[in-house]
Amino acid sequence: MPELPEVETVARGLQKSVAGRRIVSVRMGKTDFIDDPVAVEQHVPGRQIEKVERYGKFMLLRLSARENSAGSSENGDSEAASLLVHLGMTGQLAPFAAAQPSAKHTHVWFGLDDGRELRYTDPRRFGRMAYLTGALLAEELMAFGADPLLVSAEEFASRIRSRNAQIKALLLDQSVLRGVGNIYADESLWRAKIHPARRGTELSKKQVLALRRVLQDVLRKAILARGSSISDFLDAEGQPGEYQRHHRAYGREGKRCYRCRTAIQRVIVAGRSSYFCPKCQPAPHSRKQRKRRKQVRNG
DNA sequence: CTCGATCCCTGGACGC
DNA sequence: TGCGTCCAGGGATCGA
Repeated sequence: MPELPEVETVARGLQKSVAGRRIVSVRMGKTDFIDDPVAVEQHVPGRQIEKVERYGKFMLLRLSARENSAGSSENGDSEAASLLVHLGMTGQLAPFAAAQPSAKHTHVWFGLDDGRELRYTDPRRFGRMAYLTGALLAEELMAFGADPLLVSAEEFASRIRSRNAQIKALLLDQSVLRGVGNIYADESLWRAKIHPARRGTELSKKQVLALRRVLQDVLRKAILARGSSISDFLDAEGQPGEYQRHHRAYGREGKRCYRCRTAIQRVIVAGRSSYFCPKCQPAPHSRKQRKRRKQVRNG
């Protein structure tokens, strides 16, 4: 499940292995995950991959302007462009020797000027690929929230505490924070001792700042471990990550909490499996309970 | 604004 | 061994 650390790992790998190469050809199989496959076929060949970076859970392949292209001033080919790639659940983007047989479910082959092929493989096709330039690209990127590794304490607190939604939903919402998915949401909530169903508005400033701190710590450590591999994830060198060994909550239903030995529970919050420790991460009070407490307080 | 439901898709787990 | 069934999940979309 590629989230921020996994995508960062792939982007860094591709930056090393394919940045500077020119794409000379494009071949496609199934294209239902590509915004405009014809645009990719028509405008990508001839461009150099200048840089590979991460934006939330997207990879951004920054492409040079096209050289010596007839009519390039009219069709935008004299401008820089970007290929936006989302790995979805099972996407992989990695270079191979052209002679090597393609893995099953390979859907896009970018021929490179050194003879290799950059291949996109995705069994479930939950990923996304889009060719974008200028204003369209800017508009696309604008819709996303703050990068969790760069966001200031003030901005993080305001983005979370101004919303009444469940904290798990807020962490997963890419327009609030870009890059956090189910694994790192649960891992950071466990570390911050916050129940996934708590509301953004009910969290104290202190709790929210602690959440930001542990979220950043988890993400940084996961990047150092080259991400988490649960079932599918492989980086651009075909290697699995190691961070799954450090998970404290995610996937640990029925196993003991590392802090208090209580059995980790799984519940559905915001439509997603959510793993948490019922003792360390106390559930929010129901409406009924709040009312009862109020009555007791008022005698 | 917030939530749940539904759909997309395939492989893997499980039951018989 | 080979079915059928269910589930996983990021994100878009729609309706309540």
